Amino acid sequence: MGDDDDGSILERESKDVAMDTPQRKQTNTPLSKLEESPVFNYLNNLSPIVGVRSVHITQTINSLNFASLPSVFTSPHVSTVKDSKFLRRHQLPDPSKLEFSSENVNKVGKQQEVLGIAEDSSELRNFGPVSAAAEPPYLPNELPRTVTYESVNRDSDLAVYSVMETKCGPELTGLSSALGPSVHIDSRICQIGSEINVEGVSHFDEEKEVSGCDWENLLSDEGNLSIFESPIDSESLKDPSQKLLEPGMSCCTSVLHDLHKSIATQAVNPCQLSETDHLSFQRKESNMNEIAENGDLLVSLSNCVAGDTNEIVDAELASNMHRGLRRRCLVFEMAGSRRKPLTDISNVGPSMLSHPHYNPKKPKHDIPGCNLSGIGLHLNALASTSVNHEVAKSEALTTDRQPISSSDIDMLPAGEDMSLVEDAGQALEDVVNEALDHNSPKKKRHKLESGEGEACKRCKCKKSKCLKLYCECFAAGVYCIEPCACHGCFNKPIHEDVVLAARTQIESRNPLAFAPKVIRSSESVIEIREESGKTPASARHKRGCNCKKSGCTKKYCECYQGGVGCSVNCRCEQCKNAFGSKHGYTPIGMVVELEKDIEGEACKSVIDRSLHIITVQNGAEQNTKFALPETPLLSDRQLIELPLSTNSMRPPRSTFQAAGSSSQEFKKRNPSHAKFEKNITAREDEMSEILQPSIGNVKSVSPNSKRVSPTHGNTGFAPGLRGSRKLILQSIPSFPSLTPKH
DNA sequence: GAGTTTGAAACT
DNA sequence: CAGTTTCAAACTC
Repeated sequence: MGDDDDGSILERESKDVAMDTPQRKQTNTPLSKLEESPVFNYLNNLSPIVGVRSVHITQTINSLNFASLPSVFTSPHVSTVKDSKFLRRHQLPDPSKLEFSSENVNKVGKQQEVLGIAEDSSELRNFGPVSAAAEPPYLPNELPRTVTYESVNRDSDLAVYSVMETKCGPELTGLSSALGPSVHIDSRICQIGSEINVEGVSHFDEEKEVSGCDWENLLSDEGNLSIFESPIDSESLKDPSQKLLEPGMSCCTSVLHDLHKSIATQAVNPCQLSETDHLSFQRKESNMNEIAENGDLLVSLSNCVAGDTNEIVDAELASNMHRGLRRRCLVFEMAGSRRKPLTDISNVGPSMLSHPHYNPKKPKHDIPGCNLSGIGLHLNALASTSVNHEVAKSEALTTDRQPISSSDIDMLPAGEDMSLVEDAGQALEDVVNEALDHNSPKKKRHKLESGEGEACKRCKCKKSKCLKLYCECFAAGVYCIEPCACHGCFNKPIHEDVVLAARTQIESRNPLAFAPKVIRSSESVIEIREESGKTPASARHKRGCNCKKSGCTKKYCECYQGGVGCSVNCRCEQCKNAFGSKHGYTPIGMVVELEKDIEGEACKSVIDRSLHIITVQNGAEQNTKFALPETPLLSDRQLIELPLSTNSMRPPRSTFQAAGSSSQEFKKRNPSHAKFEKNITAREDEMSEILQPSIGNVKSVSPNSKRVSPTHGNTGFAPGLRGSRKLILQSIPSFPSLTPKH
């Protein structure tokens, strides 16, 4: 704890000093003279710690103070996955795990990942706010996040790292990064780690003026990033042949060599270094053994890490919408929860233009760190420029693609066939990509080729002012951005109040108007497995479609568009939904197809988890880890906030979950309530509606009473699952204190 | 790119 | 709450 305190103090000082760093960078021009002053030189020499603490505070306030969504749109992109990876990553040097992992060298990676789950949860509980807060906010090229995480973790080793880094500079960040997560088979984890690594090294590069590698290219190249800390890459340090590396990765290898050199020359706590180093190499070796033994895994790794271009593009395409959300929701986050400090930033365009690294004529990947996952402060502005393919690639890997598989692998019991998992995860991913017509690679590719290919959704509203659900951007909970072709658009940060009002109005009509339209649940897969023939859909549209002419075979159909089959909730005619007809039992059921291909518990768990973490909102795929089954209502933003909510801070909307299954009785007891409470009960109604597929016998009541589906008996869910669901529901009211009472 | 079709959203 | 209108995306040419 002493170390922690020291580290905290140091870090705090550094934070306080460096709090201005982002702003300084954004407004570099006017401050250029100041930057020349000795003070700024000193500040620049400090490890540039971002004002995470303030973010933390605002997040906390945000979560606690608002019964409803505090900002017009909140960000779905605070990646818990990433955060957890971060956290886990820095847990790696923990000696307690050294023993464990050394027991079985060949399975250390998996075991660690299994450990990581528990670590993640505990860490998220303990440090959720910080971890969430630390994710996106500030300039991408800065190191502070690393410092923050290290100091946040109570791990004494990490505290030491933190202190050391503060003193010695970012090289140690690179060290910690290099030594830690490299053990992970999962390239995505590695990639996340490599962010820090690259950041740190990049910083080092800047400060020491060590050239020899094109860092910007490095940052822009997903594969390089991924490989940077991948076991393969790490191994490449020992094996110059680099058989496993693609040509483009040589740069990273050299970078790693440099890094190791710098590490070697660094005055580092010998015990710690030797210990972690030993472990690191041990793990690398074990990973190499695994890789050598498993060609499939290698292939998967190659695909994930280095980039099967098509796959990456697919992932990118599948995540287009999501990226749009992330990109633009950030602005709302700023406008909302961090309104004050980020006001300039919310006007992202100009601020981004003033970004020292930003050059609109340059490809986006030339902005250092702009493609680093979770660094989205200026992405809104970026979105307004032509989206670089590689950036999309990057984001796809870092945010959408990676979390899925990493979580899959993370949660995989030790000993399961990794290649199988990789394949299953990939298969599912592909299925989802294909299924979500919104994200259809073909389509998006076509769009990309045709020039329309912006990574994000762009509306073309003309009359709605982008303040109605007609507007896809608005409906998706994101601001419109420059590439939108809308006229008279009010869906912009500067009109936040208007947007908020419009949103409030819409939500008053339909409290879950902005909730995911398609709910995917893990039960659906199990359901298919255990009661095949009952119902085909792996997911359901919240309300169902109403197609008359399209036969649910075109994207006019929201079910089809969401990649789900029609259900009894649908009032469509002549349904021929390729994902599952309203009338048919498992006519196609792509999940069923997937099931045919993939056998075994490992795959089952993978599918379950994967479906579990996929939520589709307005066609936007949200990949989230720890998407708790009891909170299917959680929109993307709340899913993001889950780590926060595990503590005492609940996402605002969880207020409406508090009533759980008793909401109907509550409504009966309180028939005439204030509007706000109506709102609540309406949310509960929709909650029930959404939960219906999972609960089975819950009567579906549409919030607007427009669409009421009949009460159906057992919709095919395994009784045991229903039971578990009920248990979860019963646990929901454990947060009644946040429910407004009048 | 313009025009048409479609179904959700909004309105009455 | 059913019917109608409005709207913008999806689609077609």
